[in-house]
Amino acid sequence: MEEFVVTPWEVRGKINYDKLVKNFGTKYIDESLLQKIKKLTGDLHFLLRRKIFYSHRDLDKLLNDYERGIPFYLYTGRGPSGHVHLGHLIPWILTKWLQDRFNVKLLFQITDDEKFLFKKTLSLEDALNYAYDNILDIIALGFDHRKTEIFIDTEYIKSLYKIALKVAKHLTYSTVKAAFGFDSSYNIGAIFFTAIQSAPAFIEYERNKRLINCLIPCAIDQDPHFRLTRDVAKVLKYPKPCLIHSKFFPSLSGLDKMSSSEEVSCIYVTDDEELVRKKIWKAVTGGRGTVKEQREKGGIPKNCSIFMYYYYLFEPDDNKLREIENKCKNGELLCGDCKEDLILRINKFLKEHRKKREKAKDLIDKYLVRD
RNA sequence: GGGGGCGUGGUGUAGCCAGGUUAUCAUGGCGGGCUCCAGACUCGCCGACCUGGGUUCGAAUCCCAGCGCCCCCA
Repeated sequence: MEEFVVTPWEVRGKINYDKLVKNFGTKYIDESLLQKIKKLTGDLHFLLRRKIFYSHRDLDKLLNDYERGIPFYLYTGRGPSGHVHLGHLIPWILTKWLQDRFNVKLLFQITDDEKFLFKKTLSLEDALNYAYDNILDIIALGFDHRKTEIFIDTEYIKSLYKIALKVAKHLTYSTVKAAFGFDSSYNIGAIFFTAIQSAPAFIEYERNKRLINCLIPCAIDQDPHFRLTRDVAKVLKYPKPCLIHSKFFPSLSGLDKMSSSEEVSCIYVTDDEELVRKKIWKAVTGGRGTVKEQREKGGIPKNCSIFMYYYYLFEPDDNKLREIENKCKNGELLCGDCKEDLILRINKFLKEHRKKREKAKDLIDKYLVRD
């Protein structure tokens, strides 16, 4: 079997999520933890119910603290190397839900510096342009502007730099090399960068000078950064940030091909209706060779990228999702029809998103903070 | 500052030393066949020699310069 790779800069192969929990040393979000969240929020978001967010660090501790009156804030981010696709929305959707349910502040870091340093062909100017482009998508998701600060690293560096320095002083090249797999050919900006990504995890504590926890919802590939962040937190006498990790949104070109930012294997929020139709129509399914065979044996939803789209985003209702799954398995639902239905749902979603995105252009100043 | 390596389709590469048809292979993209779709399979297509000089009948290949990237030493 092909080996899989998960780092903040590369995700490929057929990912074994259990192995990640083991190798990274994180914990599963188990039933008792889910019940605890439900107790505090009143319900559970489907991304939690369905174990799409499946792993964590110290979420239990953070919730216990919360019950005892110790507040927390949310911190997540985006590396602006291109347009936003549907997969990027997963952590942000849960982040919004958490913001709403817990009524907490959110820091949203846009790492244009990172993408500039790590993407060979990306200029700093282009990264900044994508930053502003991507911010519209973030705002479109409906975060509460009174409790949300979005910042672009190159425009907010003064506020981040002192903390980043404190972090950097306690990270050696060997540590960073081991955490990220760097070799001698990496530029020195890349080596330093993780310190910048650590800063927002401590910034609220620095500002308030009183105990406040930080919760970071992110895809699990970002965990190596925050492992280092947590390590230095001890030394710097900061609270360790807590994390919840999501799985990756499946690729349309096959579930074991996770090169998710290939043009045709994902849907960009900027894709028009025809392009969505074309991409979904080309997507890999769990269907059988012929109608006859499909009717007799049924499809295999767990191998189907289309079903995964329902599962991850486009059918929040568990009963309705189960209905789709059953109809597929018993041969009642054919892939063509299933695709048509999904195309309608995606295009409906994107149409709404585009409207909100347009409106977001007038709202940027309410969210964006600069030095 | 010194020494060395490298630059070929979107990506990864072969070819370079010993210059010579239409530049290799894989992956990707596009189109067709087969499929309810897609995949698999199958047929076809698309797409590259860093730049500028020089040598030569002829340069990806040899020489010079430039640009860019990388490694080692200081």
